[in-house]
Amino acid sequence: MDRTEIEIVVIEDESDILELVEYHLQKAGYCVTGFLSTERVEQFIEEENPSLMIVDRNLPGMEGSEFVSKMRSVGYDTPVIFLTARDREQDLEEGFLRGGDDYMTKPFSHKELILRIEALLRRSGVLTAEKVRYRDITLDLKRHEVYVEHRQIALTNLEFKLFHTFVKNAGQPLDRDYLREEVWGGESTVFHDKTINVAMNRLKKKLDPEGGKHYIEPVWGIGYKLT
Amino acid sequence: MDRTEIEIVVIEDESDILELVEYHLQKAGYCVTGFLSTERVEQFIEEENPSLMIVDRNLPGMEGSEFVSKMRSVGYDTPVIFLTARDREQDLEEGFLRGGDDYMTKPFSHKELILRIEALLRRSGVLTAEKVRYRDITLDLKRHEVYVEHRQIALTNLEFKLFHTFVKNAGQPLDRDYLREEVWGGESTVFHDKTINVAMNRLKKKLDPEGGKHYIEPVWGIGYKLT
DNA sequence: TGCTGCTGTAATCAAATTGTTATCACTTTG
DNA sequence: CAAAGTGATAACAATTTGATTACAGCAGCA
Repeated sequence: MDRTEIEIVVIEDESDILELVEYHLQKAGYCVTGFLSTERVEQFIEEENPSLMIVDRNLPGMEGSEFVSKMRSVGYDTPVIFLTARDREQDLEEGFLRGGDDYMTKPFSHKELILRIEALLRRSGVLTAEKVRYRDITLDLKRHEVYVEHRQIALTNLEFKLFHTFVKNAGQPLDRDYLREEVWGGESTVFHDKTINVAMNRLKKKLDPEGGKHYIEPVWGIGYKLT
Repeated sequence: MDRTEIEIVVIEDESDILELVEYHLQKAGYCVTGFLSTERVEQFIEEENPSLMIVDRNLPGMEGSEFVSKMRSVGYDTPVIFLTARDREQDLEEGFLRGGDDYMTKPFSHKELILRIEALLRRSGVLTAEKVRYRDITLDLKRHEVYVEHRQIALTNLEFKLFHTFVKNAGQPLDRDYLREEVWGGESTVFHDKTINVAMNRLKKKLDPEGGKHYIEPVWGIGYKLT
């Protein structure tokens, strides 16, 4: 993954610390935007949709965690790492309860900050794993290969995309409109009612020729779901 | 949110620490399974699909991070929090690079552990499930599943929508016109007087086959209500 | 060009859901 | 208590939806 496309916001009122953090993140390859207060940040988030935010707890005007809480309440789910000089358990609890994902106490190691950033980006889906496993099925996204019980099986491109969407939304019923949009793409002119049924049928038979595994089940009147 | 359905695995070779962690997590409401080594864990993961794992770095047989790395390489994406007695930056780096999501150094505050667990569960989408409950019934709106006394029961699409409207308006008598509009939709040409009665009958029987619960009661001359 | 494999379409079959009808039971009311 | 109105229940039929199969068009390729 090219990190220069990943936008990180840093909010920190001590300008020397801000510069230092910016420097280290830029050196790690990220695209960084720093703020000295929470002013204008909301506007920036709306426009740029950053992948992660690093927020000092002790900010002029508005407490960092208060800002995050407000942000969460209007629907932004951007991952947040809090920075703080304080180390009281009380503060830590407040930070997490208000929607923080991680918490670091100053002075901190920049290496550790980078590591925690990467872990959080991975978890929030910005950096993607190259293999995904579901029950006894393994999807190798890089190589475009599928293994059932460690035996490779051949899926067509369409079937692979289809199954991948199911794995990404395991347990959730996916309706036909969603699948059409997600797998076939919005433009796809050709389309008949039962096309998806047929595609699903083919996929299910390839994954489980004997028919005892029931990886994918129909949800009557909706679509299908990965059990 | 009901945490009793959330399965957490703890791998820790010092049995007193393991017990302590198990105790605190159980007290917080989670369903916990402890292991003294990584043996058998892989099998457990495949079968139970836990929501999170807490892994000691220093385990007999196999290093904790090595185990996680192996797990990741075959496609398991379960969130992991590492525990360690060591505090060398080297170890921390290794833990994150091998796929850990968070890292805590012993001795640690149990409160902080719980907070970090919750943050990670939130971020990995476990706590965001949209659930509605009423008495001992749980509606999982995302998964389109219904549980009565923690046992899943099968409702049809119509029954699900029907029951959902009742839960949304718990205690309030809903008349037949409202239900027709809300559940069947305004256009529905086909309609007979007693259709709703029959649908309600079928719903009630599925929710409460024995007939002792009286979730839904008729309101004479009006419609029905959730008691 | 002819072969091969992928994918959409159509037709048929099977199954689940839902509406209708008839009958019975219960509540309300005079 | 009787009568009317309303809800419950069971059986049946219609409708909707999913599975399966066969076929045809098409792209890629030797």
